[in-house]
Amino acid sequence: MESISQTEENYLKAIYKIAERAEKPASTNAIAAAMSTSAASVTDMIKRLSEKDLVNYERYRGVTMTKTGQKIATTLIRKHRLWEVFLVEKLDFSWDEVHDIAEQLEHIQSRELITRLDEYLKFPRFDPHGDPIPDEDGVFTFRKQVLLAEMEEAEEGVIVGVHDHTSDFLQYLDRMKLTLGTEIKLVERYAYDDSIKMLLGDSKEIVISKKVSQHLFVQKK
Amino acid sequence: MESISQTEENYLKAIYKIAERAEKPASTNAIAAAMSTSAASVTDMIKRLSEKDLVNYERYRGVTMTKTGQKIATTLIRKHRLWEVFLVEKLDFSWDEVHDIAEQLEHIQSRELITRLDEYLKFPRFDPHGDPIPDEDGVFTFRKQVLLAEMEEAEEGVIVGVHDHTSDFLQYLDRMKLTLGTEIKLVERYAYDDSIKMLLGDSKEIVISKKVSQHLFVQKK
DNA sequence: AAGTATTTTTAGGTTAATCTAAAAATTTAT
DNA sequence: ATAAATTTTTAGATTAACCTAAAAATACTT
Repeated sequence: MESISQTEENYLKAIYKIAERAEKPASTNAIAAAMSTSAASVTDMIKRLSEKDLVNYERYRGVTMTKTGQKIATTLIRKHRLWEVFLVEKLDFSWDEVHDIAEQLEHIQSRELITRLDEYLKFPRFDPHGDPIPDEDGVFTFRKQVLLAEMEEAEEGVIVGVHDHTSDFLQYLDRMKLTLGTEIKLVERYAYDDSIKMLLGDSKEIVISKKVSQHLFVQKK
Repeated sequence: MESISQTEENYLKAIYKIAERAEKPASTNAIAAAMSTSAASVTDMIKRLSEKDLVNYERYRGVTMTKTGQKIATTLIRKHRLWEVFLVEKLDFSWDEVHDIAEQLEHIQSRELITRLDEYLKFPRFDPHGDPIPDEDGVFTFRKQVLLAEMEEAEEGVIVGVHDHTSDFLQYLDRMKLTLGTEIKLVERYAYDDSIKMLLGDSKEIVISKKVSQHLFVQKK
């Protein structure tokens, strides 16, 4: 069994997120940006990962992931999100504080640990930000969701996720009581700036900006 | 704030354990043995730690710890032992399975995490092996305890700790029902091989070898 | 106190992961 | 389609953490 460093793991996760999202090879520059490093370092690392058959690499052509690489990446995402649930549910952290700690915890090596943690948390399917937690085989639960910005007037739904994980945004949502699980109804959209007036629960009315509406996922009723 | 690597942390912990136990400088060879590495590598590392004022070093004289180094070492021990409690109490691991995982978890960097974990676990003072958990200032709870081997016939006490952390020993104790908290009474010591007959609780009688008796800590009644 | 054994350090080298600067390949624009 | 701009790779260095082998210092023995 080949050993794999924490740095290599982080590259794999970054490549997975880029390549999977775009459904095409991840470019050297995109990886460099994601890892806050130089393109030269990325080329170096890609060669090493390719040696180990964790990615497919053709020079100047970008990188895709092998089955093995994908497995490692989804396991990392699984571990990260399970730990986030633990931190929020058990240790009472708020959703804007857990990312950096989970970023470290995801590298702890122990199959058994994750199995037991999952069980202890009662097999959660989504993390505190509403992102799906892949199962042991790397399969994500799919949920039919839209951006609040894409909804029509009078439509109703439940807030189920965020598309911006910065603490600024998350803290804003807390202050506005726009937490996950909140039922909403779109009252009116103002064409001038695409801001939206909506009903929270069945009493409170608030207005949010276009930007906010583009960062909230809603499951329609 | 100087950054400190995981490797450096492990050296500090090893040096702390050696120097503290012996109450004199840790020798290069002793550190090399503890870290399963060469004496040359230890000399290298010691110089680096000394540069950062984490240890006091005089060549050919061995190493002692500075206040800063001690703080780091006791914090590591605190984190290790708190995580062990978590693994056993919450995730239902047995006491012989937790060491390697805690060895990784102790390097997670977050003050807040440890504060909250401690609270979540209800501020335990001892880990699953009976070892004391230092407080935030690095102070260990002291407990008056003796080795079972040092007890006299007819004396009574409670098993409170182990002096051998190998899984072989811990599993043996499980099988013999010699777990922490068990009340015992020394019935007879056989001079021939220093094996001991003792009473477990108030019904079961068992005989243990000298070796076992030298690895069990007892708090006398 | 001299000689032997042990411990510790130095010297010199390796590997992973990084960097900057320059060269090469590819893409975009005229 | 050629030039200009961009992206990617190579070249060459650096640093942390390790190694082996040889030299130096200290400790043990008689």
